[in-house]
Amino acid sequence: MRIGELGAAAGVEVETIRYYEKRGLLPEPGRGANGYRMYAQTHLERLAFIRHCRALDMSLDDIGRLLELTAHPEAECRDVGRLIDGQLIRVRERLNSLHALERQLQFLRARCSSREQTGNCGILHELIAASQGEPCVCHSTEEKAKSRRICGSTGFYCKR
Amino acid sequence: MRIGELGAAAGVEVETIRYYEKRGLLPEPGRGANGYRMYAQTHLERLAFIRHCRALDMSLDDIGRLLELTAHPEAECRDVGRLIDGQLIRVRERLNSLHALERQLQFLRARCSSREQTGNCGILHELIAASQGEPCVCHSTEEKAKSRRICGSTGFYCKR
DNA sequence: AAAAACCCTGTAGTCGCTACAGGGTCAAGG
DNA sequence: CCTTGACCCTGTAGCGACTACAGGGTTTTT
Repeated sequence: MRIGELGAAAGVEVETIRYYEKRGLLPEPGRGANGYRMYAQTHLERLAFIRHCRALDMSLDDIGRLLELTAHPEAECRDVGRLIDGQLIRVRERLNSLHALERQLQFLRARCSSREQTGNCGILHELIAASQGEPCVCHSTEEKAKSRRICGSTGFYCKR
Repeated sequence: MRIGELGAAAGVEVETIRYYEKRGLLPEPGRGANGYRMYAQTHLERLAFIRHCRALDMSLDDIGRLLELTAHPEAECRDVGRLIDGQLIRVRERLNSLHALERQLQFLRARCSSREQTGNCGILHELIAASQGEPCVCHSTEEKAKSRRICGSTGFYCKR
């Protein structure tokens, strides 16, 4: 089948399929006389595998590692387990930080009465006071110290 | 103070500071005769404000909107509240999806006994079976349908 | 004086996609 | 047969929030 059919079968964009091939996750398919990619059922299964792992929020690098392990039956199951464990740890860490963040935002949200102008806005007061070194309601001292090491919005794939 | 001092005072990389300036979040500072940026206390406060909002996982665009509101005391407090509300919604949505993901990974993790080789690995069996169209333990039918619309790892800043 | 640290602008890269640009191929309809 | 629209190709660029150079100038430390 052609790339559009593969994409439709797996619910994946054509560009994403080409991206995975470029990344080495999907093997290069054969080509027709017109240069079009011709995919087999095995490609669909590989793509489904990848998408399944992506649904588990695994990085493409980790998925590549899993695929390597699949290709080597003598490798230990524990290596697979390690990848899943790593992912679980990351998920839990992110859950913790998001729970804290939710609490912080709720505190902050409670400061706004909706009827005032920003000159009297409790939220902005809090944010501005915090930027001037005063304690703020949305961060405890410990959490405030931690927030100095912002990791950005990417969560799982923090570079450091 | 120079950019390195500002960065040290706020716990921010020099490149990030320049990035914020390029993004228009930080006002351009004056320059010395040598072309070096010379920052005032107000810059430090603005930077702290930005970092505080980043700690609340707000996007730079939203932070820019907040700064605009700060600059216009006649604007309504409810506009600020709206930004925080939007952020709260995003945090909660992300929490929900991560909880589901944690459950899925736990199910999957339970399949690995650690002593086997990947040829008999329960995790891989699950992932491979799922890629071949069989039901899997880590996704209920409903969740599996949803996972076809993978949003990627960026969570908050999903384009669609 | 030399070396190290700091600064500058501009560019490129990370992650996982997504969206073109420019051009070729195929199938359906007039 | 011709036209049109859908599909395909490769290559490049962009998103968000940074981070890391490259190449060169300035300041501080040894």
